[in-house]
Amino acid sequence: MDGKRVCDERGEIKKGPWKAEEDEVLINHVNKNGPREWSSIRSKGLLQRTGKSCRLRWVNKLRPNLKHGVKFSAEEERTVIELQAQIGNKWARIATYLPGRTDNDVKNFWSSRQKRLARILQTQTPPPKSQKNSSESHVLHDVPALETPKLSSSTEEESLSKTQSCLSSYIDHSATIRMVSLPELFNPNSLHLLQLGFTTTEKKPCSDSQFQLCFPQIPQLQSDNLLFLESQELVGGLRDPDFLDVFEGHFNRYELGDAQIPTVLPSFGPENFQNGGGVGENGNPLTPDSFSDDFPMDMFDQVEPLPSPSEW
DNA sequence: AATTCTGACAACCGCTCTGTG
DNA sequence: ACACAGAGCGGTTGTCAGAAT
Repeated sequence: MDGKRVCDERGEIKKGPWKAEEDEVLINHVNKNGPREWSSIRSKGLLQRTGKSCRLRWVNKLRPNLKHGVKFSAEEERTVIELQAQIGNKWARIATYLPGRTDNDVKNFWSSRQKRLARILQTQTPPPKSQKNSSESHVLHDVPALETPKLSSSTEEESLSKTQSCLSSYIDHSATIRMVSLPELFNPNSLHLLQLGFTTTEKKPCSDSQFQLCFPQIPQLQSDNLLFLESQELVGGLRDPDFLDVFEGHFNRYELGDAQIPTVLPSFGPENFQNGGGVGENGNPLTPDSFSDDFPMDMFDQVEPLPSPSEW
């Protein structure tokens, strides 16, 4: 493909995929001038590309030490998930914590992930509300079984399995807590809620100084992070009596019996993985990294509480 | 084998931010 | 204080290869 061509008052602007020759010109420019003066590339007649396009090409593709064709590792995924929960869709910022990754990489990763999750959840279409009595408690074993969800990969299958152990874990810790349902967490139209706290973060993102407080260390899971949930409008959703709809398939599938979903999620820190939360194949307690693939893992990711407004 | 679906990636667009005169 | 240009960012769309049907 030769790329689309668009005219402006100064001549043609080339768009579309870059050719090797163009890359070479761009690299030469950067070698001479550094990664700046992008507009001069065109004004000097070196390339028929906008400065913007040149910069993007350099940043996303030609810059040294980029990880091309390397899938995100579990650790990178975890980092993205946690940072996204902390600071929202600040891809460029998040990318600075992932050597060799660009903001575009992170953004694409997140977007793919969201699409995948949405698709998984869409297979969990809840039964019409009329089929159940919304006033009664959502005791899981009473819920009619749904079709086994169609999974697009064995990885997702594994993830759901991991979710089951995950859920079992905190269910064990919450026997006396009032039952709520969780459909919003799995509603494809409310995917932001999967990110437990994103919305608030986005409404009031950390300032630079706060960011420095939060990072560069990736926050560790903390038991009191659940308070964060309480601060969200999400809580409204959690208290919605229809909350379990989409969960039902999973619970039935994994025979969670009388389990109830707590209003307040218990700690998911390492200690809980040891105490009934599951132990990895090697005998080590399961950590968030053990849940590296796909959505179930971050469903319960703990996020560092944002500073209270008074601390801002 | 053909078609459809999906994920990964590349690139563009519009907007905002920042520096400069 | 203001206008302007360049740089940067985030959202979105298009393309393509591989997997699934």
